[in-house]
Amino acid sequence: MKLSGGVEWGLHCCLSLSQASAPVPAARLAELHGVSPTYLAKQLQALARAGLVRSTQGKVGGYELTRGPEAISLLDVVRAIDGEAPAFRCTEIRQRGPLAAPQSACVRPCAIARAMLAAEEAWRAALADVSIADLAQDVQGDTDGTAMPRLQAWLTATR
Amino acid sequence: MKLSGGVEWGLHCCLSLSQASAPVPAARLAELHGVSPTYLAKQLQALARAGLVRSTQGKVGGYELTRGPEAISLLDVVRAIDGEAPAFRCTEIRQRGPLAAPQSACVRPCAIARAMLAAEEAWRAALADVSIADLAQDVQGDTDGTAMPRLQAWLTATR
DNA sequence: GACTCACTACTCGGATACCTTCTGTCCGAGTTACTAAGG
DNA sequence: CCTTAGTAACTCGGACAGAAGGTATCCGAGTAGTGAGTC
Repeated sequence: MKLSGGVEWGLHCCLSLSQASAPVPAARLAELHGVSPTYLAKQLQALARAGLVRSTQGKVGGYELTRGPEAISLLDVVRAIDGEAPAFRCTEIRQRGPLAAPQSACVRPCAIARAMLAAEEAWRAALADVSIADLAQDVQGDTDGTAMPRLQAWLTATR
Repeated sequence: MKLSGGVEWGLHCCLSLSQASAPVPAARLAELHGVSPTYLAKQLQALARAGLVRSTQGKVGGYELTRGPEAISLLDVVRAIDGEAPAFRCTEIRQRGPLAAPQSACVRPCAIARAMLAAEEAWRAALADVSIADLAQDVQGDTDGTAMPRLQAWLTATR
C-alpha cells in the first residue's frame, strides 16, 4: 500500500496557506517547499476541484483556503488528492469457484471486506480528527513559536 | 491509495487453510477461489516467507498454516503480502526550501508525519484485532453454519 | 516375503515479460493590473 | 486632473511523455510416494 506522494505536498501547502493573508501562486509554494513547480500545480488543482482552496487568476492571483484551517481536516486533503476509492476492493471471491455462494446470500459484504473496511474507517476517523489548525499548533510547539511568524513574513514579503 | 489485490487472495487462502487438516496445493486453492494459479502461487510464497504458512514439497505436498487461526491476525497477512513500509513516507519537506529547519531541530518526526502515522497505527490496530478464526466465525454466521463444513468436505475430497 | 533402489509424478521457488498507475512536464486560455494617451 | 482603451505580464487549467510498481506468467529445482527388481 502506498499513499500518493502528492498528499504530503498538499498538506504542507494547506498548512502554509493557513498562514497567508493573500493568494499565493503555485510557483511560490513550490519554491517554499523545494519541490517541482509543475507537479505541485497538479496537486493544487486537485485541491481546488475538491473545494478546499480557491484559485484566483491574474497578476496578483494564486491559491487561498476557502475556509478556516480549523474546518479542514487531514481526511479532506487526503481524499482530495488521493481519491475516494477504498484501499481494499472486494472482488467477490466468495461467488467464484466450485463452492460459489449464491447471489441471494450476498446482500451484505463478505466478512473479509467488512473487517478490512472497518479498519479503513478507523484510519479515516483518525484523519478526520486532526485539522490543519491542529497541525499549525503542533508545529508552533515544535519550534518554540518561531516557525509560523517566519512563514507569515516570507509569504507577505514581495519577491 | 491502493492495497495490493493479492491481499484479498491471501486472506481467503488463510481462511480456507484454517479448515484443512492436510497440506493443500496452490493449484487447488486457485481452483477453489477461481483465480490465476500462477499469481496465487506468488502470494503464497510471500505468506511462506513471513512464516504464516509452511510449504511441503512432493506428491502430497502443499500449504498449511504454521499456527492456529486464532493466532493469525489480518495485520499479519496484510504485512506479509503488501509489505511493511508505511503508506505515508515523510520526505522531510521542512528541511528544504528557503525556510528550511535546521537538522538539529528535526530529532522527532514533523507534525504532519506524526498525525499520518498515528492514523496508520489506528488502522493497524483494527487489523491486528481480528483473527482468521474470527473471520471463520463470521462466515459461519452469515451462512447459517453451512459454509465451513462444505469447505472442509471439498478440501478433503480426493480430486 | 521383505528390503532396496530407481523412477515418475507432483510440489514449490525464483527469474522473466506486460500493463496500469503514478510521477513529472509542457504549452495554451483567461484574467488582472498597469500604462499611456486623450478629453 | 480624470477617464478610458490598450497592452503586457502573470496566473491557472488541461493535455502530453516517462518511469516505477503491481499483475500475470513461465520454466527449473527438489521431494515424496510408487513400483519393480533382488536377496
